[in-house]
Amino acid sequence: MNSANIYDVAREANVSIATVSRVLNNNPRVSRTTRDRVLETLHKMNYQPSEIARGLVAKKMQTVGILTVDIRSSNNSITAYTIERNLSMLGYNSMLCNTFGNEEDNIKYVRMLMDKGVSGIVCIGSVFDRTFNGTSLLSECKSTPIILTNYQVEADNVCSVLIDDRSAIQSAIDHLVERGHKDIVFVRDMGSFSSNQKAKFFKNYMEKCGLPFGSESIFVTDRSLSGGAAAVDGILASGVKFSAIIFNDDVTAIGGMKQLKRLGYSTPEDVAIIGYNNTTAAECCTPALTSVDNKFETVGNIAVTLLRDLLDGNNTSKCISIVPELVVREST
Amino acid sequence: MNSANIYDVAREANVSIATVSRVLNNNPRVSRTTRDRVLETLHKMNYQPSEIARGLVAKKMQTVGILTVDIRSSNNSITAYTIERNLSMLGYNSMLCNTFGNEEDNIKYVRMLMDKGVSGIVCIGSVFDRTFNGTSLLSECKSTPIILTNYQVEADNVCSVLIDDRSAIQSAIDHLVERGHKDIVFVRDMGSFSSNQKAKFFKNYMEKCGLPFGSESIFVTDRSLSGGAAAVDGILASGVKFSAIIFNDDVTAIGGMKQLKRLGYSTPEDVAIIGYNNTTAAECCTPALTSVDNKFETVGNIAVTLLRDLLDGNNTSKCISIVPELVVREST
DNA sequence: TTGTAGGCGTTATCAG
DNA sequence: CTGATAACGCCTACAA
Repeated sequence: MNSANIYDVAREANVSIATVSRVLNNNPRVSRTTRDRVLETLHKMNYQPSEIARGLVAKKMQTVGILTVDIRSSNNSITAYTIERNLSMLGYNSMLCNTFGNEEDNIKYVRMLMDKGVSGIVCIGSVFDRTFNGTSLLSECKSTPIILTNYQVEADNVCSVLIDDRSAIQSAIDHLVERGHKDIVFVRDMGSFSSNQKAKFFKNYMEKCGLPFGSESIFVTDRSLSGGAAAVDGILASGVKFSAIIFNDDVTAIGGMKQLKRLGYSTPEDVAIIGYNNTTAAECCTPALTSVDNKFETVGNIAVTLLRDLLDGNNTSKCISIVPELVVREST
Repeated sequence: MNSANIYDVAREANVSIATVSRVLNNNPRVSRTTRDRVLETLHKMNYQPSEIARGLVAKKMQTVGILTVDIRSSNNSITAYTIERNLSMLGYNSMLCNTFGNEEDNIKYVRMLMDKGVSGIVCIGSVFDRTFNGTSLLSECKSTPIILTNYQVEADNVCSVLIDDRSAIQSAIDHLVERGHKDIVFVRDMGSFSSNQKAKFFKNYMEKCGLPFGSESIFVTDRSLSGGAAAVDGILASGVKFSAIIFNDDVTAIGGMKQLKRLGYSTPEDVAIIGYNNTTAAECCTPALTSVDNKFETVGNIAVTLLRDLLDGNNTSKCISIVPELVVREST
């Protein structure tokens, strides 16, 4: 667009590039009249500084990498949206990276980001689940600020914003108990870090409350409508006694609910259902789904706050925890 | 991470930086032995070239801007995902920008992107709907490749990938006619370019088919569950005869369907419903929603193909059209 | 085949 | 207060 550089402006305004640079950077050591003249020239020529050249000097650019497994899942897109909007107001652009969840891509992306001189990196969701050994990422960027959501790592340049899954699971169980349930089953998906966590918390709290818990109280399935249906089939086949199911994901929950209906069970009368993430789908299904709201906007906002502190060199909490909220609808 | 620069490598390998640069850029004018030695040093020192410095020389970086109103809507996140994945394989990083749909932010973002030397810009969805006067964006980037989806502009550096809304509307109407309907109403939202288009195509095709069409055949409402419900209320209040409704959006359609059910109408027996965008919600609601699949993966893939052609200076089609597909489920 | 030197557009350190 | 000038890390004629 703009081919005018600082030399052109300097020539036009009859000053040196140093003076132009000072004006650009609000350096007070410029006389009033000179400043005004330069400012006018700047405006007249529609000058825009090259962020690339600035980056070369600063050894980094006003950009931040956003790493996420898949922006198509609404959890991630909500968080990414919030982060991007906040960062853009601070003058940063966000580089979106869909890592696809494999270590190879993680490394590739982190390398690309570092080469391009990002000022920081935010990881949304469990980007590094199983593969992150705590060094692969950090070795690439010893001193680049990193914000992790849903994960934790010990390092000076790393902060975390965690979602309190324990609290979420507890309020889900509490809510069901209030509704008179005690035979509760948890349906999780394979492999993800947070799914592991939730399963653990589920077991602990069920036992703590003196509710029945056995090896068949937790089922594993895919995150999908068909996964939910399969889970319900599995639960029924197992013969375990149950009157409520907590799913790790809304769509899976809806799949389960639909399958129950197909088999003649009604929700919430015969089986109560709780989903997770409070997505649009939870409001769209019938009956509308009670679901755990993970407050992703809050996660995004806090992530940017932490990142800014790290960038500014401020002292900052290494870890902030967010308490999810159970949104009660018709399925419980 | 890596502080080794091309000078360090040159020193270590006992060559000049020019030679190192040649090796890095696969310039054949380097002897076999020298190349090997440099390569080894490169590897040993774990050297990564600074993309910023490269950018300063090239006057642009290996980045592409992705402009979209809001990445949280699944249309956009699917398209953005596809584009990002494709571009990353070509060595480009994607800068995500949520424009929020207002001209001010559009300009701000385009300026930021240009300042940072993006190689191209992709606009997802109707980013420039009403506000884009055809110059505001282009004036900022006369020679930067731009890909528009769902919009068209005459300029050498601009290509479009359009979704054939006419065809989509026609297949929706055809499908309903096949099912025995003739009193069909269209529910649109305010303001968006594509919503305008669809309304126009709806009118045209209804008239062409000799189906009843009047001023009350098109209703305007918000894109939301409550918007859908309000639309249904409005339609009923208007007294217009109808047995089928086409909505411009899945969630709105579901809101309408739920409202109909509340009022004692059943779908598809009393009123058939068609949604738009074939989102997850369409599969989750009951009855599952017949919906127009806009093939956003295809849109993303083609966008990148066009962009690459533009970047490489190849001749390329100025405009490619995608034909959506009606996915029939239980609501019709 | 290899090296030298200038340039990309800024910022920042010195002198004046 | 202002102006040369040297970085920043890389690419690329032009020389050798």
